[in-house]
Amino acid sequence: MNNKTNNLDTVYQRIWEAIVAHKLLPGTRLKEEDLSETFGLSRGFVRKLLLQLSYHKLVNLVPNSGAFVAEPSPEEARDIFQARRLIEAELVRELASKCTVREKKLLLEHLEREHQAIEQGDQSLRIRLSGEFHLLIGKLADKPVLTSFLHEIIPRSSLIVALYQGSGSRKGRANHSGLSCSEHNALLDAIAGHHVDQAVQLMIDHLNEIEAQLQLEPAAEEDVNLKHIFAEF
Amino acid sequence: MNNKTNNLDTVYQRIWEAIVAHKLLPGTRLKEEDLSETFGLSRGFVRKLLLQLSYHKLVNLVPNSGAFVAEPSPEEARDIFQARRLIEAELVRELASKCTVREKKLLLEHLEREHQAIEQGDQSLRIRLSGEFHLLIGKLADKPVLTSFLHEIIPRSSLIVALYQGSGSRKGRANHSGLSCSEHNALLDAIAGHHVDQAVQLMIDHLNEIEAQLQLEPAAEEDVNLKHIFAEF
DNA sequence: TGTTGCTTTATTGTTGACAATGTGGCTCTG
DNA sequence: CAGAGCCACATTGTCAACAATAAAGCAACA
Repeated sequence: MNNKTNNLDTVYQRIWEAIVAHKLLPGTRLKEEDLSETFGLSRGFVRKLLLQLSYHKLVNLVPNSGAFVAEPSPEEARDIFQARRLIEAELVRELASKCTVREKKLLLEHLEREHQAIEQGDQSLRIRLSGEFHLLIGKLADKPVLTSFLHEIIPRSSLIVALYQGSGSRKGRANHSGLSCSEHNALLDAIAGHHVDQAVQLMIDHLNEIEAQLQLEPAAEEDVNLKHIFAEF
Repeated sequence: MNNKTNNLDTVYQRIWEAIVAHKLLPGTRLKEEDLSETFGLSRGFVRKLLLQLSYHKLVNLVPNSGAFVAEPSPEEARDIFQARRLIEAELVRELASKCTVREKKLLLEHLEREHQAIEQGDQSLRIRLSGEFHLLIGKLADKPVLTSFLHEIIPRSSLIVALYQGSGSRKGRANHSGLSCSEHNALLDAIAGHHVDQAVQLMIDHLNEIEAQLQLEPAAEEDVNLKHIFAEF
């Protein structure tokens, strides 16, 4: 029970990272008391926390039953990426048409951190930073409503990427990290250069690229647990 | 303390209607105990309620101070309408390209109810139904993410419309009601007729029309209370 | 052996009492 | 009389015990 509400955000982020890093597999039950003991928070706080996580669709809150790590379906994944394309294209359009030197610098600094994360091989950090790059664009575009929407789906997006990037690491991972980052670079150039249409297109391509990397099979609708068991190997 | 969670939604809606109908003016403080007594709910439930309202930006939750009915600024209003245009254009595009007879019927039935509300002069109901028409389009378009975004901003939109439609009823209100409804009609025709581009354009025009009706002055940044006092007369 | 119903147990949901905090009024002083 | 500091009250925030519910285990029966 340290510094209250601040701590709440910290714990939120720790749980989020655990989910994205697949330390907490989808479907895992999150018991209130366990979390309470683990993080030294009262059950009341844990409750708030779970509520927030469920708002962001990272956990599934089943009444009288418990909280479970969400398992977004391929359909949800596609839906989310469609929404992202729509929203982020608009945000990039805004930002590209009015990007200042100061804003460019902020984006550059962020990219630098992304680059470091990749070099250090910190996959979890990389995913988070990659998401935050998009959020930064929203913030700088100064469109509070659209940006708040982004805040709602980007964590979900990260979960999806973690889920469907496939445990089969056949040529995927490392390449993808670099690819994503270099796409961010190109995006930054277009934005800073006020090449509006090009920036928009790059953003759309970038999101398409991420989605295309995912292994979104038609989703065998059968026993979901089986799928997870097989996914272990 | 009747039927628990169901009641929560009911109360939520009652408060929402009170806000939109200007029975609760922006800035009004909502005391937990008052609400608790008024609706026969425990303070815990009231707390949840206020949390939900604050998520939808209908009330402002100030820590250790209280909950206040939100007063969206003209900037927020514009931002929200921009977001609506972006999202609803997309939803209409989706729906118009795949609208079935059954879906057309649902929309028609809704319009009928809107029409009745206007005839009965029930302004509060009319605003709610008008919002719900847009939500229905989202639902039928079968785009969960974008539709959930709509759910978040349409109540806010309604508050804004109520706030800025101006107390001066000079030729506005009644006309506007009918106008909005007839625009909904035209929209429905285009959607049901699968005239995709036309439907999209009608939606954008419609939203522009609503925004244009608002009296969004540059917002005298001075003492906000004064503005409200003057608005009383 | 498999299934149904019951009992126990583990977990979530709710409430009321208590603690923390902010606000307004009062007094005292310059 | 104006202003600062203090005190009391009103209100929100937190917690811990209790109630309600669902899951798990068990036993009896087919």
